Amino acid sequence: MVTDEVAPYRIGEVADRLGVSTRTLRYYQELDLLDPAGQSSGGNRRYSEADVTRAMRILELRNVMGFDLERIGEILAAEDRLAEIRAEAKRGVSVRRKREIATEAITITEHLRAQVADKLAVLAEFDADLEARLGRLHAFVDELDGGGSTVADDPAAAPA
Amino acid sequence: MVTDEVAPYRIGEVADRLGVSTRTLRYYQELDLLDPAGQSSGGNRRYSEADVTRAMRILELRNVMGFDLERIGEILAAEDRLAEIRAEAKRGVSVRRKREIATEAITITEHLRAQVADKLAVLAEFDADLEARLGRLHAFVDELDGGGSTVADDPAAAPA
DNA sequence: TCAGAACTTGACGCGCACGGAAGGTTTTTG
DNA sequence: CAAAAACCTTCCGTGCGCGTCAAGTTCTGA
Repeated sequence: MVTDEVAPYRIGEVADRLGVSTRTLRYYQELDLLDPAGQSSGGNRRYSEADVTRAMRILELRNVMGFDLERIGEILAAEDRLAEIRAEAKRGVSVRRKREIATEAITITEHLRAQVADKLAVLAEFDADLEARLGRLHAFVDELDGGGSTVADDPAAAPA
Repeated sequence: MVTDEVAPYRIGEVADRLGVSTRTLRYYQELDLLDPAGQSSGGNRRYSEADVTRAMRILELRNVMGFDLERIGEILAAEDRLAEIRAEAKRGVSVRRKREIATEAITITEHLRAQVADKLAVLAEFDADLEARLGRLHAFVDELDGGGSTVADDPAAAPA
């Protein structure tokens, strides 16, 4: 299946674009996270644009959410099943089955979103803390510059 | 140095409180990230409230920001130097030196905050994406419930 | 006081997410 | 039509962040 038309990218190009190694892309394939859409007549991997998007998705889940590759696989698998029933909507898939899968996708997505919300909250708090720290630090250096002998200090918070 | 008064917590208590193993706490000590404030007469570790706070800080930087322990060490080290000059502010530390260290702390903190801002932005985008997905999914199941034979579908986005 | 729970210092082991070399094939390029 | 660059599979190696004994010591509670 020489699918060069729809899968134009070589593994090295994709790796460069995403800032990862070719080894990483092959590893993701081993774990069934990313199966290149095609291959050359000689057997070289050929990635489609959708593959690249999927790889970016994987890296985002890894870098931003800090998930391990197994969890990422679960998330992607749910989305894949959803996409499947969409593609096969025309054919005989019972409405009951569709609803089951869609409901499963909703559950997983909501769960995921809750985790994102958690992370957002913690990060916002962290950011506020850093901002406060910076305020104190700037006040400290202002103090040093202005009141030469005025020993009124209060840089980063005390013990706690 | 039996510092039980100011360092009342045993390693097991701290570990339980933070949801980590005692091994983890000892490991952080190996890496000079967390040195318990005191010890019992027999040599057992005794952690102060400040130690616990510091441990929580480490875990936050690990879990939320995904930093490795070396980077966390750098961040904490900068804050420690800052705290030192604050403690020794009364004694002879040149204003120039103070300003140097405070400026270094500002640089590091600002850098850290920029990374937090980055993460916040990416997470917000991710959240919006998930929200949109959920909207489509709900519309999909509504479609299934309502229009029994109405095959108008459009669940999760198409190819990309 | 004394059993048993909690702690100590070593040291080796392990899972994850790749890194990297070997030895060969495919693809590109001058 | 080479020669070089990129790719292939296979396999063992590695670094981080601990997990897990082992063998002894310290601490707590009855």
